[in-house]
Amino acid sequence: MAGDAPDAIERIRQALLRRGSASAANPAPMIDKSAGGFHNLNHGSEVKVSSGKASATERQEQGRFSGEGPLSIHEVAQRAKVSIATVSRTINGVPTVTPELSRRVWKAIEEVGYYPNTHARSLVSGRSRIFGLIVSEITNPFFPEIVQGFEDVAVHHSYEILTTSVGHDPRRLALAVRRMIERRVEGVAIVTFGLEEALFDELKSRKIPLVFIDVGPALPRISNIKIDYLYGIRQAVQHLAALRHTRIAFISGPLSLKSAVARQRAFVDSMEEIGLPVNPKYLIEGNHTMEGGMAALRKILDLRNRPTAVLCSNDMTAFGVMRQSYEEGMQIPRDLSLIGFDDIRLAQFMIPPLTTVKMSQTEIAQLAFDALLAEVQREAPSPSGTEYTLRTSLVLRDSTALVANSSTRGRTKRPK
Amino acid sequence: MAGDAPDAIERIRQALLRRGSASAANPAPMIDKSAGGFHNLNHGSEVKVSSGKASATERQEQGRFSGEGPLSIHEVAQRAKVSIATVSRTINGVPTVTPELSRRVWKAIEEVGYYPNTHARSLVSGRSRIFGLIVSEITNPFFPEIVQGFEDVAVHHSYEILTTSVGHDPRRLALAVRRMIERRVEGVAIVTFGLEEALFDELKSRKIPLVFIDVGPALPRISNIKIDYLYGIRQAVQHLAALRHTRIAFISGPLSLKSAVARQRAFVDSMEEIGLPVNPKYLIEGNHTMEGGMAALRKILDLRNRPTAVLCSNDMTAFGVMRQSYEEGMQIPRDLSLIGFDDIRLAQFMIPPLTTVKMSQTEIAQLAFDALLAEVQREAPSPSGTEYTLRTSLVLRDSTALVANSSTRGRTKRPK
DNA sequence: CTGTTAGCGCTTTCAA
DNA sequence: TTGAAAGCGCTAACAG
Repeated sequence: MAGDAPDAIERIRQALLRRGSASAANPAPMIDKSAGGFHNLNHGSEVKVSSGKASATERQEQGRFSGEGPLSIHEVAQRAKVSIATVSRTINGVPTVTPELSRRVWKAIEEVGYYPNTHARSLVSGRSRIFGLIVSEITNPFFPEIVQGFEDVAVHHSYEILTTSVGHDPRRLALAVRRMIERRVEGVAIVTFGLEEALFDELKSRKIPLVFIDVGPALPRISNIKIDYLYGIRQAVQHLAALRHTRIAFISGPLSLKSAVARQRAFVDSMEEIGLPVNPKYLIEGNHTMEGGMAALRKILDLRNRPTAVLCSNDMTAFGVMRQSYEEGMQIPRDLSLIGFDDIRLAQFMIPPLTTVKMSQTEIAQLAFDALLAEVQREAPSPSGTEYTLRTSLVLRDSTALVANSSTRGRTKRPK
Repeated sequence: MAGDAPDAIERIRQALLRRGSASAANPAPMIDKSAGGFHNLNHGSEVKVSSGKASATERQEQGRFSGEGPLSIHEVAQRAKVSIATVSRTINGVPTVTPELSRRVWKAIEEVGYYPNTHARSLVSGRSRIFGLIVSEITNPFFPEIVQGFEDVAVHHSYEILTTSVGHDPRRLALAVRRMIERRVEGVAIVTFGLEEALFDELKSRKIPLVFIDVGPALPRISNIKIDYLYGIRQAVQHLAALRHTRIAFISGPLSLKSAVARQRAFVDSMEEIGLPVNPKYLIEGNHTMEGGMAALRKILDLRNRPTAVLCSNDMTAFGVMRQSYEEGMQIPRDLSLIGFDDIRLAQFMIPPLTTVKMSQTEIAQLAFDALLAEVQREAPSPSGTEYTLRTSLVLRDSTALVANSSTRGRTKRPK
C-alpha cells in the first residue's frame, strides 16, 4: 500500500504541471499564483485535478476514519502531521508550502480520500463558485444545448451550475430566484427570451451579476447578449426571393416577448429592403411550439391568396408546419418552402432537412458564461454592464425550392 | 411603509396555513413538527414560502444595511430585537416561539429581505438538501424530460438539484462524482443506462444513497428502478404480428449497456413466445442515435431477405430510420412498419407519428426522487436497497401497417 | 515557512 | 420561552 504513494503524488504533480502552474512541491518555470489540486478559491479559473488512488475498501481497512461522516481537514492534518492551515495552503496552492510538507499532505489526502467541503469553503470565502442558469423550457430542444454548453465551460472553470427550467410560470421563476439567492450564486444567466424583468429585482438589488439575452439597457453588473437577428433573417428572405418567392409568411413567437418582436421586425425590414410586400395577413402570431406551428399553417392555408413560403420564428414552429403540411397532403418544399430559426440539432434530421437560421446555442452559452465570469472577476463594477453580440446566419438544407407555377395547388386532407 | 407589515405577515401566515402546518404565531388545528417559511432542515419535506414585500429600493432607503454583502441572521435579530437563536427557531418553525416574537421576526425578515445562507445551514446541520442527477446526454430529448420531472419534485421538497450530463466520458463522470461529493449531496440519481459502476465507488464508500436504472443487485443505500421492458416490447411484437409481419428486425443500443441487452432480450423472448423466427441478421447493433438508426437501416436494406418491420431500442434510432427511409425513397408505414421505444415527446410529431413503447420519463424521475428521499429519511439503512419497477407499454400511432404483399419493393434512391 | 486563532452564518445544546 | 455560547469545516490574518 505504501508503494502506491509515490505514484499518486507523481500523478498529482503531473496534473499540476499540465496546468502549467507552479506548486511548492514542484516549482515550474512560470510562477503562477493560482495552483492547487482542488479548485482555487481566490485566484483565476482552474481545472480540478481528479485523483483518488486508495480505493474505498482500502480506506476502510486503514481503520482510522471509520464511517463517521465525511472526513475533514483535521484528519488530513493529523495524518500528515501538519496543521490544518498547511493542509489548506497545500490544497489552495499557496506557493509558500515546502515541497516536503506538500508531499505529505497530498499523500494524506489521497490516502484518506479527502474531499474538501464546499459549503465551508463558500462560507468562509464568501464565494460560492456557483452560477445559476435559468432557462424557460428545458424540454424544448433548443435549451439543452445551452445547458450542456454552459455546463461544459463552467466545469472547466470549476464552477458549479444550478440549472432551472421555469416554464412560463412567474411563481416558479420567483422560487428559482430565491433558491439561487439562498445558495449565494455568484451570477445568473437568464436564457428565457423575455420574461418579466421585475422578477429579477431581488437579484439586481443584491448586485449579483446577471446576463440576459436581448434585454435593452445594460445596467451595472448586468450584461446583455444581443442577437443580431437581422443578419440571418435577411439572408433567409433573400434566399427565398432568389427562389422567386414573393408571398412570404412569417410565423412569429408570442409577441409579448421582446425577442419575438425583434425577429418579426427583422423579417419585415428584410422584406421591405428588397421591395417585397409585407401582407399583414401573412404575419401570424405563433407560440414557439409545434402545436403553434400546426395551427399557424392552418390559418395560412385558410388565406385566400396563399403565401408560397413560410419563415418561422423558431425551429419547433417549423416542425409544426411540416407536421401539419403532412396532414394536409402538402409536400415541402414542392408545395411550400419553409425556413426555420435556431438550427437546433434535430433540424438537420427532419424530413426534409430544414433550412434554418442558425443561432449558435454553444456560443450563447459561452458568451453568457464569459459575461458572468468577467463581471465576477472585475474589481469595480462596470459602469453599465457589457454588451455582447451574436450573429445569426442562414444554413441551407432541403426545405426550400423554386416557387411552383401553380400556386393554386389544393388543400387535400391526407386520407386517414 | 409600516402599513405593509401586517399584510406581509398575513401572507406568510396564509402560506403556512396552506401547508396545513402549525407555527407558533398561528397554531393550526393539526400539530405538525415541520413548519417554517424557509425550508426546514430537520423535519419532513417542505414547500418554501416565497415572500419579499419590501422592494430593493425601499430596503436600501431604510439605510441600515447598505450594500455590505448579503445580510445575515444578525441583522434580522437586531431589527426584531431578539437573539439570533430566536430568529433561527422562527425560521425553522420550532414551536416554542412566542407568537409575538415570531411576528416581529417575520416582519424583520420581510423588511430587510433576508434570505438564509444555505452554505451555513448545510455546514452546521450536515445536510445539504442537494441531490445529484447524472444523465448521460442532456441533448438527447429523452433526458430533459427526466431532468424537468426531477426538478419539479425536488423543488417541491425543497431540495436543490445538481444536474450533470456526462456523455460517455468516464473522466467527466469521475469529475461529476467529485463535484457532488464536494457539494455534499445527500443522494445521487444515476440515469445513464449502464455506465461503469466502479466509477461510483467513491459515492458508495461514503454511503451516499444512490438510485440506478436497471442495475442488478441492490446494495445497502442503493436503490434500483427496474424497467419492465418485456411488457411493452411484447405488445409491440404482437402488434406487428397481428399486422402479419413475420420478418421483424430489431435495432439495439450499444450492447455494452445492460439496458440495451435487456431490451434485445425482451425482443427475442417476445418473438419466440409466439413462434416467430429470430433471424440473427435482423439483430442490428445501433448506438441510440439518429445516425445509428440511419446506418442500421442501410444495413437492413442490404440484406437479401429484407424484414418488413423494424423495432428500435429507442426513439432517436427510429427517427434515424425514418430519415434514412426518406433518403431511400421508402415510405413508412407503407414500405416498412416502424416502432420506437421511449415515447419521447417528439415521437408524436414525427412524420408519420411514431408508434412506440412508452417508458414514462416523468415516472422515472418521480421514482428516482422518491427512492432517494426514502433512503435519506430512513433511520437504519435498508439491508439491501429498494427495488422499484416501471412498466412499459405500447402507444399506437401511425408508423405501422399491414405487411405489404410485394416485399420486393425497390430501394430507389431519392433523386437529389 | 508554519502554526495558532478568529471568524464566515447558522443550528443547537445548555442555562436562565 | 429565550439567550449565550459552542461549534460545523474551512480560510486568512497574524505571530513566530
